[in-house]
Amino acid sequence: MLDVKALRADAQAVAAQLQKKHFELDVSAFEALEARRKSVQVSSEQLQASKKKASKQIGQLVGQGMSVDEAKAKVADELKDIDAELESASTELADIQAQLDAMLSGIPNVPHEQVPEGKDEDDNEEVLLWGEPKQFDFAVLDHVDLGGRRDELDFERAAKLTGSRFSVMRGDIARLNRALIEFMLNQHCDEHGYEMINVPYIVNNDTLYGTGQLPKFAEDLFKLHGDSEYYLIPTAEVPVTNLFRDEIIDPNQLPLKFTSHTPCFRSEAGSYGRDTRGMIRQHQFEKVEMVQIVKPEDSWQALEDLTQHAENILQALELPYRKVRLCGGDLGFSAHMTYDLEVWLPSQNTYREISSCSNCGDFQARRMQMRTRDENGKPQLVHTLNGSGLAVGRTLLAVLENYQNADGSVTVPEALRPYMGGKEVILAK
RNA sequence: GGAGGAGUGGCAGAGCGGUUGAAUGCACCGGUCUUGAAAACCGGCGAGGGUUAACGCCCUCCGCGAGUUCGAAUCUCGCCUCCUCCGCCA
Repeated sequence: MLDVKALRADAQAVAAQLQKKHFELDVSAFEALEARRKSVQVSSEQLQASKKKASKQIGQLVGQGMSVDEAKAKVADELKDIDAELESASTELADIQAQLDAMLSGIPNVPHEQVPEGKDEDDNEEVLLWGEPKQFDFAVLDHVDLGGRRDELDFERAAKLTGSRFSVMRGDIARLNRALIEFMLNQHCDEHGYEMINVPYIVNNDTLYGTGQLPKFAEDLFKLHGDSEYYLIPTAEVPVTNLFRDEIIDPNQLPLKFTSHTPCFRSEAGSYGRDTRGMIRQHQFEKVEMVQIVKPEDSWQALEDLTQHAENILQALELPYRKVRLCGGDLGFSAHMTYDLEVWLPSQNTYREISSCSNCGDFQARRMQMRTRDENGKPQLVHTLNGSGLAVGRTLLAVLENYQNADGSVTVPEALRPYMGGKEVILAK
C-alpha cells in the first residue's frame, strides 16, 4: 500500500512514477473521491463530537443530582437531529472509505529510480554474468529425459495421482532434492547469518493481504474449502514476512533475517501452455526463502546482501547464471526494486529464472502495520525484503542438466556430496 | 468432540453504565540529589486517523463484530484466541 498522504499531496507525481510500471492511476477519480472523503469525514466527526458532548452533559447533570429524564430534557435540543445526520454521514463515509481502500489496495508499489524503463522481461537490464556455460561434445538431454531413464523423475504417475504440473521424485533424485534443501539452509544459517524458521503452509486472508497477494491476485492461489478463508501459501515470503504484523519491533532486534524451507502452491492461472514439459513450472514446488525485516535506511544495502546470498548458492554449485535488474513492466506488485537470477539451462540454451530478490520498501509494512521506532522513539514503518535462495526444483533440474555426462549419468556437484552419502555420480544405468 | 475459565496499555494488574484513554506497580525517558553509581524524590511516558502554516483542536481503539442506551472497558448476542479437565488421535 502506498502512503495515502503522498497521493493527497501530489497524485500526479505518483501517477508519473507508476507509469514506469505500466500502471495507469486514475488521478481524477482519486481526487474526486478524496475531496468527498474530506468533507464527509470532517462533518461526521463534528457530529460525533457534539453527540459526545451532550451525553457528557447528561452525565454531569445526573451527577449533580438531577433526574435522568430531566437531564435528557435539558439537552434534548442538541440531540434532536444528530442521530439521523450522523447515521447518514457515517454510512456515506464508510462507503467512500471502502472505495478508497479498494482503489488504494490495488495500486502497486512505485519503482525505484534505478529501475529501467521497459515493458517485459526482454527489457530487463543485465548486471552480471557469472560462470561459463559448459560445452558438451554430445547431444544434451533435458532433465525430463535424464530423470526418466530410471523413473526417478516421474511425471506420468504424478499426473495419475493428481493432474498435470506435478512430479514424483524417487531414489537419488529425491535425495538430491533433500540435499539441495539442506545445503541451502546450512549456507544461509552458517555463512549468511539467517535464522531458520518453520511456518504454516496454510494462511488466512489478512496474511495474504499483508504481502500483497490479496485482494488483486486471488486467482493465482489455491483456496481451501471449509468454513475458514484459508489458502495454501504461494511462497514462504507470505507467512514469514507477516510474522510481526501489527507489532512494533524493538529497533535493537533489527535486522531480522529468516530463512525457511516450504512447499509453494501456485495455480498458474494464465500460464496454460507455457513450460508444460518438466518441472520448470509446477503447481507445487519447494523453495528455500530468505526474508529480511530491516530499518528503512538499511534496505538498500540489504537487497544487495540478500541477492549476494542467493548468488553464493549458485556459485557454490558452480552453476552459470545471469543477474538482471527487472524493468518497470516486469516488476512485481509489491516490489520497489528486484534482481532476478537466471540459471543456465543447456537443454534450452538459455538462462531461466531461479531466484527473485526484492526490496519492497515500506509497501508491505504499511499493509501489515509492521513498525519499529526511529531515534526519537516514534513508530516508523520497517522495510521488508525477500528472495529465493533458491527455488529447489529449478535448482535440481539445473544441476541435472549442467552436470550430465555422455552416458546419461549425472555428476554430483562437490558441494552436495556430503549430503549424498559421498556419492559422486547418480543416474548411471 | 464435551464441560468449565479467561482475554484491559511494553509487562503485571484495578476498573459502580456517566467529564475513563483508562487507577496502581514495574519497565522506560528526563531532572534533583551524589565525587560517581544505587536508593529516594519530582516530571514525562499507548496507537491509528482527521484538521491546521503551526500551536492546538477533534474522532476512533480495553480480543473481533453486531446490539441495548442520551451515554458501554463495564449489559446482551455471535465469532476468534488462549488456559484447565474429559474423550479421540499423529
